[in-house]
Amino acid sequence: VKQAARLVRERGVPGASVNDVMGAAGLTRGGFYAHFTDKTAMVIEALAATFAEARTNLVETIPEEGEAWASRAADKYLTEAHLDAPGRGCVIVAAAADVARSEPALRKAFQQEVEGLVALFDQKLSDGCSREEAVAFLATCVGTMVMARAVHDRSVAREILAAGRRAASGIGRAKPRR
Amino acid sequence: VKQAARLVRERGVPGASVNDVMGAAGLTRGGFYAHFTDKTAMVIEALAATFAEARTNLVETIPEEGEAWASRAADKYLTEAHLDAPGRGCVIVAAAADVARSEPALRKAFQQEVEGLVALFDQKLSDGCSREEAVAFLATCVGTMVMARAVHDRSVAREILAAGRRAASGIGRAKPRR
DNA sequence: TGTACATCAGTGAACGCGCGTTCACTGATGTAC
DNA sequence: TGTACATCAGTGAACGCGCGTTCACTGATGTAC
Repeated sequence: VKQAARLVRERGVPGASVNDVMGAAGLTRGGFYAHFTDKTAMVIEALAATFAEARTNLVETIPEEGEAWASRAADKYLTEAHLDAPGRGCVIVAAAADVARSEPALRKAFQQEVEGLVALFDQKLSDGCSREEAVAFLATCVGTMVMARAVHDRSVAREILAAGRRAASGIGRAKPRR
Repeated sequence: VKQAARLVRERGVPGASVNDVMGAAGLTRGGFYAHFTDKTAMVIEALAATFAEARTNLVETIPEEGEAWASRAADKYLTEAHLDAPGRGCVIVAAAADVARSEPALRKAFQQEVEGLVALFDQKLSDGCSREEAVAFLATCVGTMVMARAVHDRSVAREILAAGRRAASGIGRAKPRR
C-alpha cells in the first residue's frame, strides 16, 4: 500500500490525495483509515520508505569511500534518468518545500530521516571531512535536482545537472591550503 | 496587486489561491479576471517581480566581485532572517518544486528568470570562473535553504545554513591544482 | 467435522469545505457633443 | 457648463469539481466450542 511513496514524489504532498493513493493500490477511498490514522501518518510512512531507498542507492550500493564515493554518488544521483523519474527518485527534491509548510509532526519525521542520511554520508566521506561537508553535499545535490526539474528545456536541465555533478564531486576533496 | 508574490512564496503555487490573493489585496474573488487571464498568468507575473527583487538584493546591492562576491552573497542569502521570512524571500526555494509539476508556459517563464539570474552571477564571479560555477552557486544556495526550511529544530536548520554558507562561499575560489 | 460468533479490511455514499472560473450586475470615471 | 453615453474595475452568487474525513454496511477469515 505504499504507492503513497510514488505519488508523493510525483505530485508533492498536497497532490498525493487519499483517493488517488487508494485508487493506485486498487482500493477505494473509505478503507484508507483502516491503514493510517491520518493523511499525515501516510506521508510519514512514505518518507520512511523513500529514505530507506535512498540509503540503499547512495550508500550501500557504492563501495568507495571519501572523494571517490562523493564523485560516484553525485554521478548516480544527478542523472537524466533521475530527472525523468520523480516517482522513483529523491523525496527531498519532491517534497521538502511542502514539508516546510506542514505541521511539526511531519517536519520532525523529515528531520530525523535527513539526519540519518547525513550521518551515513558523513561516514562515507570520513577521513578529513566533517559532518558539514556531508550536509553541503546533500544540499548541493538536492538544489541541483530541484532546479533542473523546474526548468523547461532539456538542454538547460542538462547544464544544471552537469554543474551540480562537478560541484558535488569536489566536496570530498582535500581543501586547497591557502 | 502583487500580493501574489508574497503568497506564492509563503504557501507555494497551489496554496496561493485566487481568493486569498484578491482578499489580501482588499478585493473580492470575481474581479481577478480583470487583471489576469489566468491563475498561471498571475504566477508568471509574481515570478517576474520576485526575481527582480533577487537581482537587486544579490547583485546590485553587493559591489564586490569574484570570490568576495560569492562569500557576501552566500552570507546574505543563507541567514535565519531569510529562513523565517519566506514571504519576502527566494521564490526558487518556495516554488521550484511546484513549477516542476506545472504547465510548460510556467516552466518556460521560470527558466528564463533563472537564466537571467545565472548570467548576472556569472558576470559577478567573472575572472577564472565559468557559467558552470554560477549555476552551482545558485543550486547550493537553493538546496541549502530548502532543507533548512523543511527541518523541525532551529539548531539543525542553523547547522544546514552554516554548511551551505561555507560551501557556497568557496565557489568563487581558484581551484586546487591537482 | 460442523456450527456460531468476533474481527476487521474494504465499500460506497455522504459531510462540509475551498478551489478556479463564469456571469450578469453595479457604479465611478472620462469622453463627446 | 450640462447632458448622454461608453468603458471597465470590481461585486457577489453560482457552476462543477476534488479534497480529507465519517459512517453504517458487507463479507471473507479465523477462532471457540
